[in-house]
Amino acid sequence: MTEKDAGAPGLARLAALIADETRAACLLALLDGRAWTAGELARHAGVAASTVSEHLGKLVAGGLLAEERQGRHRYVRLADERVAHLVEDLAAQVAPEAAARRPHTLRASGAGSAMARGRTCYDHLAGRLGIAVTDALTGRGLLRQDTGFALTDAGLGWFRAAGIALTPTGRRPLARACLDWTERRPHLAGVAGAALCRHALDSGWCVRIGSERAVKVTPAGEAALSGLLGIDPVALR
DNA sequence: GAATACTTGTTACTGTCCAC
DNA sequence: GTGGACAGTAACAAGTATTC
Repeated sequence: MTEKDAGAPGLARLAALIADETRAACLLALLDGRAWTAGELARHAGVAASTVSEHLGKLVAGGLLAEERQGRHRYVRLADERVAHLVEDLAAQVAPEAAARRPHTLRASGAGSAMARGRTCYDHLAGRLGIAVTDALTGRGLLRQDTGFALTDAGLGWFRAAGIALTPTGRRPLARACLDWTERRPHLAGVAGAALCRHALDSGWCVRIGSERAVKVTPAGEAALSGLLGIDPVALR
């Protein structure tokens, strides 16, 4: 085995962990950044709780998930942001094939369009909403995309002025690009992306649609995003 | 507060499917 | 034929809610 191939066993183990429909369904569900119980994931994936429990054990052992026991409940979440980006990027690679498969029901079709309109990707905004915010920040010189995503001084000032605290956590970058699987373009992630998403939800700019990752921009959100970033409200509908 | 029923999650076991 | 992976059922444990 060459030095270049030294990581092959680890890559094979990682690929094997993800290469299962039930485990993939769990990982995609956990992309919303929240902690789920095994029972919730079982219902979501359409399999028995025992089956999900076994799969979760493997994902936790493989380092993809972190678990926290609270009483009789066992909550699992994605281990960190890198896992979220790995899953989101893989989903982006198969999006054309997924898009080719027409939804079977009106409800599924509606849910899909809602996800494309706006959703959370782990802990930041994605979909057309995420792209619109990213484009607006870039257009106003608040975000640079030429050598990877980076907030400009004006961008840092904009976050301060908007009352959005950028609290560094560990080695997580302040701003980074995350490939959007519906728009096929990068949107803002990292500390800034997470802070903006948290602020949008806390301030009522966006509300979650049901228990899914899809979010909807409220009239207050349209006014705020239009006033702060000049985003056309029509583009968010 | 104690007893009971219900809910949720885990483990052991088993069957099926598939690749080798 | 054999072994591995996946999924289902049954039994059990533990926590919560309800009733008295």
